[in-house]
Amino acid sequence: MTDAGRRRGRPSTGVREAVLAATEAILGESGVARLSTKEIARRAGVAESSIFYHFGDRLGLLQAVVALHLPRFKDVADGLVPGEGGLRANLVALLDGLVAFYARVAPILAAVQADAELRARFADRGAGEVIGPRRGVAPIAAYLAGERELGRVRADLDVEAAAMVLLAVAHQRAVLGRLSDGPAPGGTGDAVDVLLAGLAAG
Amino acid sequence: MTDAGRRRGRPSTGVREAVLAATEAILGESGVARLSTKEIARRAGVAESSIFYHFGDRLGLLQAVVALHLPRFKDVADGLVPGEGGLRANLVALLDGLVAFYARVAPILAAVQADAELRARFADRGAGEVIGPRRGVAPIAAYLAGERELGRVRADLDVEAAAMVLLAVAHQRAVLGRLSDGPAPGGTGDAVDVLLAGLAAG
DNA sequence: GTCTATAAGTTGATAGAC
DNA sequence: GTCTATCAACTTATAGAC
Repeated sequence: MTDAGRRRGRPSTGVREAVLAATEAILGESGVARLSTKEIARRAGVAESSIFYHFGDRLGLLQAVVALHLPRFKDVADGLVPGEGGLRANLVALLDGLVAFYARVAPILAAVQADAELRARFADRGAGEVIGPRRGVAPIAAYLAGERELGRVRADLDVEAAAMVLLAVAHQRAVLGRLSDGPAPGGTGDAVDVLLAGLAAG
Repeated sequence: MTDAGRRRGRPSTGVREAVLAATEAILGESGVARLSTKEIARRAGVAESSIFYHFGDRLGLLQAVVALHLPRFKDVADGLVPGEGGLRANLVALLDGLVAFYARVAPILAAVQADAELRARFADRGAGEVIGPRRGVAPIAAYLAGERELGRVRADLDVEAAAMVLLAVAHQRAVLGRLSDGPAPGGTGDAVDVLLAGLAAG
């Protein structure tokens, strides 16, 4: 991006993008288990060899797909302003947004879990970032800290731990929805109510 | 099992068991992505064709592995007696046990997510059972209901929803541990503290 | 950058001897 | 029940024309 949005070298003809889109689509429908470069090429309407030209090898392609989704994580808490709106309504909206996000990312997350080679390539720079810590926790914890300062959340709350729990519930609901082809039992509201009031007796 | 623990037909020579164990081992180390009947046979020290004799096809084998793990789910809340021990200590122990359980089951769960054919075979009889509802929720909800009757848990708690949250946290921690080769950030205690006290201000 | 053609290896699965 | 031998189809990846 040195020159007004212009890339270096020859202009792309969209093959790279088509391959990425096709890979993601297959990943969502069928998973990594039977994912082949042949099927990707067929679906993207390109030559199989183009995949290797752009991504080096099969793993490079998968790596590119994962990398494509990492940055999107930071947007999950967007539009949440401490003090604005009801706390419960905010949390329900947040959780619904997180579930939708995880529904898109779950296939990729499953791919990383199910492919040791892919997992190995993401060993150092965290692959775990996609599911929880760092990237996902920070913005949610920041929102909760804001609510804590306003006194709408208990003063001694561990906001990072609370954010982790929210992410856990969202991920669970997304995976369940994928496995059983329908929303998970109970609503997001039920989970939020448990989280708000806690388990312990008054 | 009609005759004093004796099975019908010829006695097994352990090939079936060896194949199942090898499959599970590979699944844990490498995932479904590159799982082949050839490698399974090599690792189990049997002929590849024996796999097809016992399980019909590759999918039948995977199905058998999944089925092997479903029943184990009911033991997760064993040894938990409402009123005995501290509530917090009980929940921490439960959560630790759940994490350990999910750590074993996670590779299989990932396999179901990552293999559309396998997912399809478990569409009707719930595959989602492994991660949350029905099997997993019931015993935990029962324990919480017991504590609720004793007044150690708030009277209006939705015990099913609370059990789901506990399973979600356990699953998250297991997956994170797998992805980053180490325990997830924060302890199980932190999560339990959030769950006990809740988010809302006094 | 994208294609066609092709190579070498691996895949799931079957047949048939013991 | 378990093995060896074998197969056609598919796998990832490369070479070279355009």
